[in-house]
Amino acid sequence: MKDNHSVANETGDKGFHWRGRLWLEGEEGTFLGYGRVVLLERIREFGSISQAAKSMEMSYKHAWDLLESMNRQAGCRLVETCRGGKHGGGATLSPAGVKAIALFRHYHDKFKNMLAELDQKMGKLEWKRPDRELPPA
Amino acid sequence: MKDNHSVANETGDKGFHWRGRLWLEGEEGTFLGYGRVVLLERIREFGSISQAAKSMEMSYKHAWDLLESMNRQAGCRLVETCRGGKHGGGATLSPAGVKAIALFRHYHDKFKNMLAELDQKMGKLEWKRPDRELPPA
DNA sequence: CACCGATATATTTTCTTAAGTATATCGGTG
DNA sequence: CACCGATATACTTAAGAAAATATATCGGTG
Repeated sequence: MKDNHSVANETGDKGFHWRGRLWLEGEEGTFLGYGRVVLLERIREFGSISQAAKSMEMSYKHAWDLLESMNRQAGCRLVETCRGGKHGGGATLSPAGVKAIALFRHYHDKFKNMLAELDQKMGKLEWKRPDRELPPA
Repeated sequence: MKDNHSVANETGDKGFHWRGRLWLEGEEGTFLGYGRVVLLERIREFGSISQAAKSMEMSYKHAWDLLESMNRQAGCRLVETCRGGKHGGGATLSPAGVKAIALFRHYHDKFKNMLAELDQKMGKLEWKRPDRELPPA
């Protein structure tokens, strides 16, 4: 199973466990999701969209499309880019981009904690085959 | 945007809102998710896999694949089927199927409540463009 | 015993989405 | 002023998932 940006609770046992996914939704669908925010974080780390995309094994085009979607919905640029120059160009986060990361991470952390609660409530393995729920009369 | 089985909080305003998705994961990926459980509920309602699939605008094959996946992971049948007979055949939930619905719905309700808390914490629209975060010196 | 409506299963087609490829552009630097 | 590495954008290709199609099977019923 590929990384689908879900949040898991690693309990170690072989049973089932709850997973979940969280995103902030706007007019055109997802505004901020896990993958988008990691992309922003990688851009902050590398100072480059192409390097960030490569580090996530994502095509530049896909990364650029995601950034466009975020910019449109935010109403401002989350990433400032420049072409040419010293290293051929580059990208840095705008204040809005920094804020977007902080916002999502804040709620995503809460989300992870909530999922952990779910797993605690369920215990190790709530699922058991009810083989003979009704004993034969 | 098509139904992606996510849970939303309808706040009425035009801003962003948190959405999420919850599923119970097993060895081969999803064991119980929203769509799968609705499928079980529809089978209980109609007494037929094909009718249930049609009511969800889902192909019979897709429904059948989902049921197979659930049966495999559960280690028992969630749906009892019969071919031929009075109405050509039919399907009913096994005790395990009934239990699966109850299990998922129980935690899914908790999940919905948790997402509502997230939205409450965020308020109407936490996202604002930090146009001039740093005033010009 | 042919018919019906459903399960069961394989095969093919379509659709969507992501990846891949190509190219133009920018602007410091040697 | 050619080169480089990055942004920016269009176009083509490939992969994966879902749908559509086809067919075999079952067993009670008229």
